[in-house]
Amino acid sequence: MNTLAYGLLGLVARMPSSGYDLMLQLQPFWQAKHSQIYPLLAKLEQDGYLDFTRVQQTDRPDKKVYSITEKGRSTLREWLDRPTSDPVFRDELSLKAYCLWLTDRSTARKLFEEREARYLEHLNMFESFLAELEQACDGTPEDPSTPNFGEYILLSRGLRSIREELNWCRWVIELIDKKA
Amino acid sequence: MNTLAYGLLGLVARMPSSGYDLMLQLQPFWQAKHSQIYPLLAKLEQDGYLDFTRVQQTDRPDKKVYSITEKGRSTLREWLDRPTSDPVFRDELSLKAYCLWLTDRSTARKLFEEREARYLEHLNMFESFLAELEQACDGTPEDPSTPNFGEYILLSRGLRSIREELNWCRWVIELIDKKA
DNA sequence: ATCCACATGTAAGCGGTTACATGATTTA
DNA sequence: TAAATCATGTAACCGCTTACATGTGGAT
Repeated sequence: MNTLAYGLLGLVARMPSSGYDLMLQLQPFWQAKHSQIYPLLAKLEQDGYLDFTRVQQTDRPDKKVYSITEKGRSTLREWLDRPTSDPVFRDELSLKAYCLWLTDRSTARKLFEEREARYLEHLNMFESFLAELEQACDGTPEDPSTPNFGEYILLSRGLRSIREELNWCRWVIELIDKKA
Repeated sequence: MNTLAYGLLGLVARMPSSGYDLMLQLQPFWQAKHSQIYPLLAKLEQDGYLDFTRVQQTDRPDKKVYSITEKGRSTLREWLDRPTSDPVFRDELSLKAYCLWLTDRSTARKLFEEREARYLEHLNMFESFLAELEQACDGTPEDPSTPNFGEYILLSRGLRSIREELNWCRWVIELIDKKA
């Protein structure tokens, strides 16, 4: 049982889903490819944490829809009480920042302009996710006993983070320009 | 040449350092253990990106001090011009957030209180790093053509990020309390 | 006497990415 | 007819972590 396994159990506990669906739901908060998810789901099913039923679709390929078992649900609850690992953050841009003095201003500037553009895309994505969520539950889901609360605070965190990163990029670009 | 390799070259380019020293310098921005760094430094030396000299110390064990070669420096400059990978962020707390509805308020609350405490430690660390840097160069190093600039903007980013994460934790705790 | 910081290495195993593989249906 | 989305899988490889291994010198 690694962290991704708990993550998958947690998503399935909210709503039975296919592997493909879980991959999409997980992407914004935990980057994992289908090649990692499918074998892990199979293992979780074999070990009795998940069930699945094969669902036939006419317009699309058939899919395996997983549901959580009682064993899975109690495993999740125990996990919540155990110590939480520190987050891992790795950004190539950080390492490049150390080398800015080796290059010219335009190269340096480009690094942060490109990152700014990337963050703007993410910002739009998260904002529409949040709008969707607020529409889905008539207002803001501020009740911690509902499944939507988790999604709500995570989207809020994502937005805060992206906005601050955008501010940082713009601040750096200004500094680069100031001395030009 | 993976990302960590460029990171090591970048640090050595600023100042010749030992593997142990590089590990410490790198920690705040790229988590890497000595078991990964030492073999990589040896490989970079074999491939001609780095040189090293054995430095004898009386009060401490001897060390290998690495310096960058011309080949290493030009490799770094080329790297700066190539596309930058997206950052990777993985936090077990995000996955636990999805499961808050499965547990009681006190368990939920504890998750964010513990994280808040962790961020406060980081905040102190980054603040003292920044104070050190400002002392080392008489004021704020806002000139992008100096090696200190990179460190300055990275520390600034770290502080922004930690402060925003702290705000988020407190906001979540308030929400949890509000409905209690 | 014990623990911590400094200092460098190797080996095993896990987690994650990239690539290989297949195939249906819809949209441009 | 080419590309994109949906859908599921395997295999090889790389990057990172954990554990094993060794040794010095200073502080408590």
